[in-house]
Amino acid sequence: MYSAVMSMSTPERLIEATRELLWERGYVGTSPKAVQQAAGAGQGSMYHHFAGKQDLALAAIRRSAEELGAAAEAVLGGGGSAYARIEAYLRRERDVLRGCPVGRLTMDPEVVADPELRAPVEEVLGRVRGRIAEVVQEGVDSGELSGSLDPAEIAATVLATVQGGYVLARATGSRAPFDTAVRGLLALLAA
Amino acid sequence: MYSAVMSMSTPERLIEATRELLWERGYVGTSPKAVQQAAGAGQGSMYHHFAGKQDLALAAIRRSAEELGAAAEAVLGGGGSAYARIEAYLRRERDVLRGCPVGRLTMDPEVVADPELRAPVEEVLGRVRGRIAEVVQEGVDSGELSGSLDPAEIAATVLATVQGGYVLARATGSRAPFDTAVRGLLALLAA
DNA sequence: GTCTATAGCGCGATAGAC
DNA sequence: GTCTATCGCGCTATAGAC
Repeated sequence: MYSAVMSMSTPERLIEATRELLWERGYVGTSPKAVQQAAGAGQGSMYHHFAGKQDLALAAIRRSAEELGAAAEAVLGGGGSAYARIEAYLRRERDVLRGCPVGRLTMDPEVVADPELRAPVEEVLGRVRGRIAEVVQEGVDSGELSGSLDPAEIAATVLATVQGGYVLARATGSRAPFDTAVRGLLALLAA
Repeated sequence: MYSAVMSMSTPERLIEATRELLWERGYVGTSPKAVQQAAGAGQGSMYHHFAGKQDLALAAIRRSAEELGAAAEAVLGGGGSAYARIEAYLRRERDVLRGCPVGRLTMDPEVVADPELRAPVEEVLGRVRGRIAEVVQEGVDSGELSGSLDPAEIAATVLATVQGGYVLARATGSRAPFDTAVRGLLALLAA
């Protein structure tokens, strides 16, 4: 990881450093200076490649959203029954105590207030939600899941459980509540 | 509301202003100066009543946690069946697009890193979770809810759905996904 | 209890040398 | 493409007058 960072171009290192800091501290809590230090880049270098904090954050957010979408698609588009794919999505490896690198940004007033910054967040969460709904629909069609379920509703519940699981985990300093919430949801889906 | 603020003591106005700003902008994004302006108090006045930003935030967070616990207890300890009380909790009036004044703080690195600031957050979310579990247990005991459900798990799922619902709503700028997630969860519980 | 003054530092950004 | 210097401002806090 360190050697990988070393071999990156300056813009790449700036984007990766911004992603880390945005994840950890949010937009309001992330300063250009901190980004430069983490990336090992100078002031002038940063402002040469990016117009400013907002521009750099935009590149970082877009990449994190892309990565999240790909990770979700990898499990939701994988093999197995509908239930198995939803379970795989819920149980996929996550750095639970760090929170969701994308969902976290919704608590940032300056991200939500800026249409450009909010767009990738809204887009990817909407896309994942739609993708989960498709899988639920498949499960309903095949009789694997109850026909009384509304796929769009269940998809929102699944995504909300994950996003809320992060909150509960961070509140306690342990990932346990996340896993507990996931087990509860899976039990409800299996019934 | 305005006249209510006007008639408050200076410490009261400072705490209330801090609660609003913490809710809106988080701990990192809230400055003593902004608090003073919102409270109509001077610099010296604030530092006379409170030791600093952390001390003031502590008072504000404790009050918000207390208020959240009371609001939850009001519906969960009310009348009706177990399902009805959980539904009442899920559907209780919320300023969805503003997010949860308590849950929001878990995304703040300085709150999570400070045991004193995190304690009220952890305590109240744990208490509400326990209270929901009790209600689920009652539902299981009375046969109203499936006996295969683990009350602690379902409680975590219920709370996570609410906390995650805020995230989805803020991502889209609409409360609709929150309500959709809640409907999905209620459908699963009713099945 | 509240005020003003001041501190030392970091913010986000620009300018211009190299 | 990267550097250092500088800007104007806000941060969190302290000091001491009133």
